[in-house]
Amino acid sequence: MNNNVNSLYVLSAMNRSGYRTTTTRRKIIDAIFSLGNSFTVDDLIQNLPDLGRATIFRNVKVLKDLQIICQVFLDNGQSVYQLDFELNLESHHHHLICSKCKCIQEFNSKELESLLQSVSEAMSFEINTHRLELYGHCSSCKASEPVEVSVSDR
Amino acid sequence: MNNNVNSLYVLSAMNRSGYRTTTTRRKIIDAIFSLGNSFTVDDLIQNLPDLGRATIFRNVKVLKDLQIICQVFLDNGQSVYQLDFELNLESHHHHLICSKCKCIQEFNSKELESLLQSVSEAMSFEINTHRLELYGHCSSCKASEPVEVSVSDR
DNA sequence: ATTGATGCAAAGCTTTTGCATGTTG
DNA sequence: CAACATGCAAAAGCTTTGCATCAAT
Repeated sequence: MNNNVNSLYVLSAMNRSGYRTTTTRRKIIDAIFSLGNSFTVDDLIQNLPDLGRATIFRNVKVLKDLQIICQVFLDNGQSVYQLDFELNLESHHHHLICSKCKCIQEFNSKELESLLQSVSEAMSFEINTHRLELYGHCSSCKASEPVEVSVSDR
Repeated sequence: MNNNVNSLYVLSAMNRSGYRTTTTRRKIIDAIFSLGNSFTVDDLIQNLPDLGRATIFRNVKVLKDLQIICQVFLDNGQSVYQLDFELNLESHHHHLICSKCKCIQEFNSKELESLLQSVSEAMSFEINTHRLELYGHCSSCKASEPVEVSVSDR
């Protein structure tokens, strides 16, 4: 893996935006890369026990502001973050979120965008942004699907 | 307005699911109708100062479980609730959320659903559910739009 | 009467803030 | 050395829980 290179890239991007390059930031960014596809702030806190929580929160906020990571909301409202510059440096996109392994795939679709545009025009609504999240099972989890068991709660 | 009738309808739906009909519930449901299009738990707390917060949280949860209200996530991750049975007793739908007046319109589209289906098939992803939220300005807020001012923060 | 519902206060979580100290440029 | 970053602890929100009391069936 060339996560080292990636970390350096992120650090320099932050630097260009006026943020200093610190060991702590390096550790946080390394951790984000090592966590792979998606992560929560708590993942970072767990993986970086020697850093203060406040620092982690502050840096996650910076990374989000710089659009280096993006925030994705899970089905239950919980939010996870994801590196936003691997697949798309500039482009708008959506997420396919696996409810089982929590992996996140991205996609975008011109068709979709124009469809949304026409829907909103029909309702004379002016879209600024939108968020679309698909929840389900990714290909590998789908393959290892056990027999369905239904549990009623309450 | 026939919100009275609506409240009674909700109460009886709850009753059918085994929840007792209480004055407190009646007050909460009335408040939801009077708040109109969408509301937060805090709106309810503000509007019902004589009820305990815990009770309000518990009942919102019940209403959500019974799918009488649905939870919508705003741009910033904050969640608001909305009556889910006015426009659609059964049908899946999406939201157009006005960032200015916070009103929420609903829509659905067969085209959209089939488009999503084909996207996910292309990525061999199995969709269970999805959430789509459009943020922008509704027709009335769009009309009263002031001249644009850009403010940089940070 | 029995079981569910409520209110209060306390506890839990997650995130933010103030401030003294350490580091970077 | 000036400005920024960090760590700690405290504070701030928001939501849940335990428990005694109250109300509905």
